[in-house]
Amino acid sequence: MSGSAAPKQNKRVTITDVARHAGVSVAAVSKVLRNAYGVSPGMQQRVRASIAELDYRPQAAARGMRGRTYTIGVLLDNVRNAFFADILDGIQEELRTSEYTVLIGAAGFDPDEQAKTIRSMVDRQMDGLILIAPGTSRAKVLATATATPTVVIGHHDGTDTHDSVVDADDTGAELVVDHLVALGHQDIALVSAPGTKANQWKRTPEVVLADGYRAAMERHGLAEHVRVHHAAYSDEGGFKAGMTLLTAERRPTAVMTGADVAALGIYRAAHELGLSIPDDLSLAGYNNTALAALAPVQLTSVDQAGHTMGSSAARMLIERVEGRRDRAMQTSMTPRLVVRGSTAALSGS
Amino acid sequence: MSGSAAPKQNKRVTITDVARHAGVSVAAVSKVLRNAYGVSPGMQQRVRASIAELDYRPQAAARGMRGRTYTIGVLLDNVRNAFFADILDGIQEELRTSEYTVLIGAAGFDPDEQAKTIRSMVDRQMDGLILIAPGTSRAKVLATATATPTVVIGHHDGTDTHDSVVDADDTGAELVVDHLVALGHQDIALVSAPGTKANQWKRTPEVVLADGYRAAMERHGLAEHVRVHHAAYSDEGGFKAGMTLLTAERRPTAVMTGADVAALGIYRAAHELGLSIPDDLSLAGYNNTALAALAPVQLTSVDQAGHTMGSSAARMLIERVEGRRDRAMQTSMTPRLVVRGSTAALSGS
DNA sequence: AAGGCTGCGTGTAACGTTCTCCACCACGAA
DNA sequence: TTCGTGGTGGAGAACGTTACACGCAGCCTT
Repeated sequence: MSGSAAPKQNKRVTITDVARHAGVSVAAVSKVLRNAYGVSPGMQQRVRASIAELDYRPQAAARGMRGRTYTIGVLLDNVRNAFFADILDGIQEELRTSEYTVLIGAAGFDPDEQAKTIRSMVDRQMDGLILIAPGTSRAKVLATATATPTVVIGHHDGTDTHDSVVDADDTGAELVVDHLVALGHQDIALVSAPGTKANQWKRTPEVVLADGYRAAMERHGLAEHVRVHHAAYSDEGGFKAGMTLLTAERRPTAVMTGADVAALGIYRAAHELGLSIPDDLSLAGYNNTALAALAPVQLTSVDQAGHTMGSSAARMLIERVEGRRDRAMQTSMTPRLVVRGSTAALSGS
Repeated sequence: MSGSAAPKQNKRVTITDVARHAGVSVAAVSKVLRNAYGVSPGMQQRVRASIAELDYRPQAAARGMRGRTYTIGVLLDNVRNAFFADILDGIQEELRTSEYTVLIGAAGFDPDEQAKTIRSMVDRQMDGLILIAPGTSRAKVLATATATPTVVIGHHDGTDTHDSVVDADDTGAELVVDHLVALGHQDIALVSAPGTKANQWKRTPEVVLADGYRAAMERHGLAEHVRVHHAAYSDEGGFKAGMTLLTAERRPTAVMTGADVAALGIYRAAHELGLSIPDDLSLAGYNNTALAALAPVQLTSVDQAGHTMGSSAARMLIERVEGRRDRAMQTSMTPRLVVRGSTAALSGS
């Protein structure tokens, strides 16, 4: 009556239960679990059978005390950014068939909040971290990266402490400038994110983008037309930038931005000022998010291959976590221009 | 030379180090950490000082073995859904000042994948779970909810096993129908998500929405105009639905959808068919996401107060986690209509 | 003054894994 | 026979934290 093996208590099945059920030692089960060396095929089979029968799943907290937790943390500032969703998809897909679980921390834009989230992930013994354009100070990121394998996406600052995945944002800017120049534009303004404060990152995507823009403009002999306006990457930020630029004495004939969402704010500003796109103003976004492709929008944009960036980051991270690589590496993606209806040839005059 | 207290090893600071530094027992430190009963103010102060000085942070994995892990898991299918972002913001804000960390699992639409993610969260000993419109079978959700405090957002199916937060989707549908009828429309079609398969949820948001739509139509004596078209909540799904509906023999004068993104697909279909919005077709979305407010879009939609839903869910969950409530509860939000340019009075004829 | 509270601090056994040794066995070579 | 030797399985000590149980004051009641 009481000898039944039925685990009807609401306690979880543990490795001990599996060992007892299979008639082997706990150590043996552990070995099978981690497919470690020194396990005979027979043992394998017996243990796996018991695991399946008891529906056993290892408890990550306990594993974390001695070994891995099989958890990868992804830090991002804002779930609303559709480009990040592409990256996430890439990460997930790469890791889907593995035994790792991806958990996302959405920390917001506040550097302190982000730092707190990173700490939380480290405290939870995560095996590796993917930080998407972190706003946390570079020093803090380097500090955590020495203890936990880390991949930084976005920032171009090189280091031998963590891996990096970046987009060639300078090339992206050039693509847009070349496209606009080919359409006859000369007065081309850039709207990009405000220079980040004192967080020590020197080569953020915005900075690299602006550099590429300047270089391209100079190459076309348009150095005196260079105009960089800083604005938050949001509808409101774009709107304000648009109102300023489009009511300026010398109104640009084309505006490129570092993010699609900001371009839509500019779109709104243009609309409000009675300017039509693309007749009175050519407008280009960045990231080629779903926004850009929407029917009523049709925004020319630059595709960053977020999916590929994500899967690369995940692959690189796992290499480090599993110790298959011991040196830092950096991957760079080539952007691609996607022309839609928001850019057009400069009308005479 | 070796007596220095400097923890220069790359080992983490543990509770033992803190205890030694403060000259108290490990148990005392633990009590302070959990602000448990039986600690004098002097002890508090000493321990806190040591914690600060050593920059000690408890290791969640170890905590998880005996007590809480101070982690809340949020399951969602798709980060791209802007409505979910609102919910997330609400959750984060509610928990920001607490000691809990929110980790998100983006599992995709596959029920199996979602189930796997839920299991992962349970394996990681998370203290509580918030499931946003889970596609996993009801039985599985109920099973995990018996062991881990859980809040389900979206599904109206009542239960005493987990808490629920829902929007009064039927009311939302009524708001839209009333609005459209007031504008003179009679032939109003609904585009909503396909009935979920055999996952046992009876009162999903789509079902409740459709019921509300039917009830409102009947109330207005428009029963014979009821038309429910099923389509995936995506641009493509909306587009296909739009092509079907708008080329049908009896073309509706107004279409309402269960998601903004689907409405935009219909927008594209209308555009392609040479129909103008709102002159030839009134169009209403749902969720009042950022998409709806975009300048070129101006979509009439229904606001679900996602932020409030998120914060409510978080508050309810913490009550359960901390044992301050032992009975299930259900919270219902009242939706609000947001009229924009995509709906207009029916032109004569 | 004895007894009983109450408040505070500590010792220590768990918790479920991993991983380093160590023991055992069978087999082949000397 | 004796001695490696390579392949398998197991014992048991961690890992960092919680929480139970206990001990010891000091104080209030009678």
